[in-house]
Amino acid sequence: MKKVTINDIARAANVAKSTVSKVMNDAPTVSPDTKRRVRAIMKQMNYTPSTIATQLARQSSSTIGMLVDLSRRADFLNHFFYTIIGGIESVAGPLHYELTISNIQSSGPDNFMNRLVRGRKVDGLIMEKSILTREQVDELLQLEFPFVSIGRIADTEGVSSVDIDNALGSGMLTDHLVEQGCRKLAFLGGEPADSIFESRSTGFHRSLKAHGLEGTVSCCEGSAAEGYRLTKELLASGYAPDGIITISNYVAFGVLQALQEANFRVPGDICVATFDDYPLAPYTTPPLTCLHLDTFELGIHAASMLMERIDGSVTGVENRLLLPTLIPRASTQRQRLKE
Amino acid sequence: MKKVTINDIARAANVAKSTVSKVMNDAPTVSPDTKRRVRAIMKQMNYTPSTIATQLARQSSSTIGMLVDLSRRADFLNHFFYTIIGGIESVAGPLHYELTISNIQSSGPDNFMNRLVRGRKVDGLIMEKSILTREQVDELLQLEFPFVSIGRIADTEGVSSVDIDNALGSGMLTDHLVEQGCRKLAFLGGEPADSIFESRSTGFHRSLKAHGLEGTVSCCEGSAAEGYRLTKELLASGYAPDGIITISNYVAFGVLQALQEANFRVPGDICVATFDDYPLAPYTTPPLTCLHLDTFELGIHAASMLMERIDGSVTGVENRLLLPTLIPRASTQRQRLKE
DNA sequence: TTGTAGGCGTTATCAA
DNA sequence: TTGATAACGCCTACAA
Repeated sequence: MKKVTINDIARAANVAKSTVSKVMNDAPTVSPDTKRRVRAIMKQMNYTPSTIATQLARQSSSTIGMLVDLSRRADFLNHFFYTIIGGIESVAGPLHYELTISNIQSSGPDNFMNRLVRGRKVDGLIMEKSILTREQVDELLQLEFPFVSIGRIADTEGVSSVDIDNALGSGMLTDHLVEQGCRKLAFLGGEPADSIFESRSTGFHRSLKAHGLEGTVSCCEGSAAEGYRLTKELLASGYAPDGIITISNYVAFGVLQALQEANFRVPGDICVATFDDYPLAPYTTPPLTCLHLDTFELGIHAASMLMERIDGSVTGVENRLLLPTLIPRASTQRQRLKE
Repeated sequence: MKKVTINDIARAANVAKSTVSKVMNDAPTVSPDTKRRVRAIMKQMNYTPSTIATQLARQSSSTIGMLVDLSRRADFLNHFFYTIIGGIESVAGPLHYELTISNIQSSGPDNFMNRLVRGRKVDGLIMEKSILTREQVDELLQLEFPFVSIGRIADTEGVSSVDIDNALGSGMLTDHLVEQGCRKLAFLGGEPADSIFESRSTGFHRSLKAHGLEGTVSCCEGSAAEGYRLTKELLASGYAPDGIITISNYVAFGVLQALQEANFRVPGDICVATFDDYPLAPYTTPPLTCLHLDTFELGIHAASMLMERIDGSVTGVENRLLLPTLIPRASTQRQRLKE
């Protein structure tokens, strides 16, 4: 790994290094002839400019950071991490921006706020809504450092964000169940403190009211075991819903299992629909009606909003909401689909 | 975002900037007194050194890159991306190394080889085995650029790698089924060209031979639909195995469904066990016996091997294999477990 | 123990 | 159209 620098090229081409620099940036003030000559030599000497030196000189890192909390193994976003990264890269990459992943866990003086933000290692930040403390949000805001949150940060003015329209999603699921003839609904899953649960259950209630129907909401961890337990409880309690909406595929899975054991027919007796569309959803018994959330799109919006803020073309606060898509499958299919 | 530099601190503290630099690096040749004074001023002025300037001066980027092919949505590793990243970060982070994710898709002169490697944007690289072309591998090797592959690169000398011991894993699954009384096995799933399939099926055959048993191998895409189809075919063909090993949870899921429809009891008539342990595995009917692959550990090894090569403490080629763990569940539980 | 000066590899500003 | 020369912000001999 011997390093060829701009000086070597300049010497070899018999020009000043400033000229070489201009050639690299395709400046119009360089004669086509020298351009050709210098380029030939660069190729021949296998030269590539040092990214770091360029960044120092340009006073820009050309990289954006994604903050994660690696200690949280069960976050909603983990499952979609790869897809979101893909979305981000699809807009940052073509703009020649690098993406660095950083764990907020590391504390002490070497935390992300110093290393990335104050140390100007990145030009902007994307993170999941619940990762930052209130103080960190305020600090970023006060530094006027560009960042975009995935998921809306509660009680915080001034933070731009992208999120799935969860309330609307609940409405879509509810409407769908009602269309299929359900009249007594239950919403299962979600932690009361989680804002995702909050917006989804709010949307559920709002939609129920619009239909003039009743329904219950039961919280639990987003696991199959909990979905199973809660369903058993629900049935034992005597409240017999004819439609169930779950907060995740895992919960839905537990629900299906419990219903099957209790000899309820799905969708005959009870319809089941859920948020998220995991690869297994089409293969449960019966196949699960899902609300697809486009997380790639989430990454795209997060990144493009961030880039706008980095290049200064947009400054205001913006909170985008993305529309989910209903994917009807057999678990709610009481009437034939019109084709 | 006004920037405080080392010069500002030097001026404010009335010392030379070299002294400030020494203070930052806690050099022993600075009096405790000035150290205190300079540090106080740094704190007060809210100073953080520029990562980029430091990198230029130190001639080291202090970052490692992870190469991915974002266009491949269905890779084995995607599902474990977050976990692997976690493993990598857990060793690179404490060493004050950053991690940047880079998409190889972007081609042209601005590809990763120039940007990251020749441009010295990263000190080392980690990637999945099938991402690089033969030429790229050779180029990295020839540049003596440190990199570690996740999964062994076939036909390539000189590349260090970490991988799950897939052949051994097949043996573990086979042994387990045989212990449970199975005598006629089938291995389902895997693409013939994929090296993961190759090592797994090889291990399967080897283990069968050791037991003096017979068995079949059928390839297919790693989806539930294919597992379902293949199982139906297998049963229709008249070959009735009493034990099935699948290459992924998805395939296993399809298998279970097909067996259920055909009125085979699991594990009574046929046992089913699979590679990988997805969150849903304990909730299939019956719960699925799995071979757990520790992908966090995979990240840890990849990163620590890379760091050794970056700091020069290790130079040779090394191919580590990690041991999988069998997680017995009801799908293979014919006899009571001895506790 | 501290300061001076040069270097890391670019970009950018003027003159020439 | 080109070339000196000074940033960019830090590190590191070497000198004081």
